[in-house]
Amino acid sequence: MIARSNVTIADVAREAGVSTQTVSRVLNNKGEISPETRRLVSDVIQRLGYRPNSVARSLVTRRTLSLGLVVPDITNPFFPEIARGAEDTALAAGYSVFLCNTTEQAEREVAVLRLLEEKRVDGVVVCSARLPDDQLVPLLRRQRTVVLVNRIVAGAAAGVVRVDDADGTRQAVRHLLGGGRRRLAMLSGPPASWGGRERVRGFREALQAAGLAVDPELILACPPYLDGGARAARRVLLSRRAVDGLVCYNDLVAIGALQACRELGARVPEDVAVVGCDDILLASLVTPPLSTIRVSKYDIGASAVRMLLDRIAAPGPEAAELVIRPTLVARASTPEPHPAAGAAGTTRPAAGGAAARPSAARAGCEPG
Amino acid sequence: MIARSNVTIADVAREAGVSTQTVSRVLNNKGEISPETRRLVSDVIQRLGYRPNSVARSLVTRRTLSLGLVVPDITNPFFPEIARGAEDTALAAGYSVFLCNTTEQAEREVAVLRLLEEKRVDGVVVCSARLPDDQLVPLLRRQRTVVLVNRIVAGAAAGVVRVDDADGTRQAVRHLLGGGRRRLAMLSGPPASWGGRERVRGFREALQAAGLAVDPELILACPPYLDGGARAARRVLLSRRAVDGLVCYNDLVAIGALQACRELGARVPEDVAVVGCDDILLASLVTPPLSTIRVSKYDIGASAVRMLLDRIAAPGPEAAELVIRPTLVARASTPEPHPAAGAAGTTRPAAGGAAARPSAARAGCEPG
DNA sequence: TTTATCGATGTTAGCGATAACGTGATCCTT
DNA sequence: AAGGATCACGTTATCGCTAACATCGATAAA
Repeated sequence: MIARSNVTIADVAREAGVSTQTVSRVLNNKGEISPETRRLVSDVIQRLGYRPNSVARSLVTRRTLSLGLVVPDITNPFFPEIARGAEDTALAAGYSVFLCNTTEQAEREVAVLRLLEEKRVDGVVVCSARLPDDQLVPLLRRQRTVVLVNRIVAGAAAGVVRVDDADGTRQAVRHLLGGGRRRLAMLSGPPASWGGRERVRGFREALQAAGLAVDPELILACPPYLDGGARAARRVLLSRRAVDGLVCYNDLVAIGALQACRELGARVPEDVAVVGCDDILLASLVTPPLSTIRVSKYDIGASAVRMLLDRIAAPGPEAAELVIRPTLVARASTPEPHPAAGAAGTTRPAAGGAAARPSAARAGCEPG
Repeated sequence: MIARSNVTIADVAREAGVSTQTVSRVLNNKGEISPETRRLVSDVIQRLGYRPNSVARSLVTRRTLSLGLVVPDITNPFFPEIARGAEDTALAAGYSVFLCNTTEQAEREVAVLRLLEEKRVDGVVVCSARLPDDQLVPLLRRQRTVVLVNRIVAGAAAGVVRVDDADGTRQAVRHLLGGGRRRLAMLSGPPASWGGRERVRGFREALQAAGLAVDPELILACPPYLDGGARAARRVLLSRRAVDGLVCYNDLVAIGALQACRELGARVPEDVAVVGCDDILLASLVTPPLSTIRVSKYDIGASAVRMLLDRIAAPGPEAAELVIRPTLVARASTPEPHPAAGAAGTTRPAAGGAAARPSAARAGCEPG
């Protein structure tokens, strides 16, 4: 017969005939305790079904062993793996993670950061913050520790884990140019996205490096979902401008674009080549399989939390930046590059790449 | 210049020249306060940048305004929408949500439930618990409030939100039989999954109702991922038994099966029809688009939290069960049913069904 | 023996909030 | 005008735990 949960440390102490302090010491393996006492106390704890109240503990230790993870939208396939990497790493260190969706709304981004502050979490990982700097920085300053994912702000004293999106997009553009494409458009995602702006920068730079003009009308913002991509792609395809390649903010947008192409009778990749970004599971499974910029999302989450824990442990250096370099994965939605134009670093996997994590759903073989 | 966060209610009280109790009353809009005092205190709070410490508050109120959400694996596309529905509902009521992945490991399921207990969350939503009853029940009894998703246990005093999986599978089987199939196999997912067992039950019942024999060799357990589905499907297809229809534990398994079929040269749906379950985004986008049993995952999460909050507010009735009835969505992976055999309730959408939620990534039009 | 050392425990004082009750004013009642 | 509401606060006592210091017997060093 297991007792209910209202047991306190005082009950245990009374029952064991020792002070609460002694019980506390057994609990936390702190200080010197005689083996007999330890066993005695442990037995009583077991018998009463005592579980320490971490609320009370947090009040005095000033540490909650909780973290916040702020994402725009967990239903966006980019984020679940990040969350998983974050939670695995946190749990291994004894931390729990609050998951907060901002749903791409500034107001809710503010709300959850405030909530996490009141909850006194030991640190926060903020992914793809959409708030402008002047609103974001004050909120971040109030947090105990912060790691930003795919966002840089000045003066926030935050760690940063970011994907080199500009580089990724440059790779994509070079790949398309290498395949003979000359009229590229970009579906650039939410204007408030820092990563989106980086990708636009990479897009521009790569075009200019190749001596090509950048047509601002061919850079279209869109919501980071299927619909957004489909809509934006339709606009591009229906405009007078002939376009033979689409570089997309993420894979969802790219797959939306794929749908728009099919709708409008544009063959992929013959008429229009399409490149996505992130390499979500979906990318390898659609028809045609989507070329994309791959990055290990699990690692992003895991590294971010690891950095956060480091900063919690040693609030020393203000700066810390981890840059993750993405790689292009060429699939059927883009043409083979001309043998001459060597697209360095490009992989064309026989079967989906090996996942970093054991139980991960593998991309598997690509249905063609 | 905004102050740092170490401001306590006592600081505010001192600065405003009132008691901490008065400040507390302003904070919580409780009791009678004169307008002047309220404004005075509010100003000081503003000026000092005071945020109440919810750890201290929780200690005395015995409520943390936190919930736990336990899922097998957030990277499984079935769960992000549930999490989103749960978080939206929780946040609207002022609650935060701890996300916990059990990674299909009993040991970790135990660990996170213990952690949540120590954190003194006000309630827990447990999705697809894999622990056997005798281990699960004691852990649940220790939680303040529990809602189980897709799992039933005796004597746990928990609310239940569940999908009528048996019915869903019956629909799937009837649909396949209506399409003229006679040799059906089932890839039934993890043996520890309650939903999986329900689906097997539905499978058996529907076959028996049609006067067909159930071949136990054609019911294969498998991990709930692409790989698992592919592997199990290969086993079935390579066995001597001729099979013309596959009913799958979930869409990932079904898509894995699709890959196996392609590999082995079995045409879908001509040679083998395939039905998935859950209607994840992926399902409508693969080739051929996957017929599946649809259920609103967002609603599952939202309802579960709503039920949890109800039970927290009124710990009255021991029992509460919400059954969500799924519907078959027929796509190209299954043959049209014969006009005679009316498969009631079946939808064959022109374009993906309307999502319940505004910003949701729509299934969109089916390429094919 | 005396004293210092140390190991094993107990005592006291909060952590930052709210619950519950107490206390003067003020304002009606009758 | 005395008694009783009502209002607008203030006081006190926890909530369950741990930090920091105090204690106390036993062993080792002088």
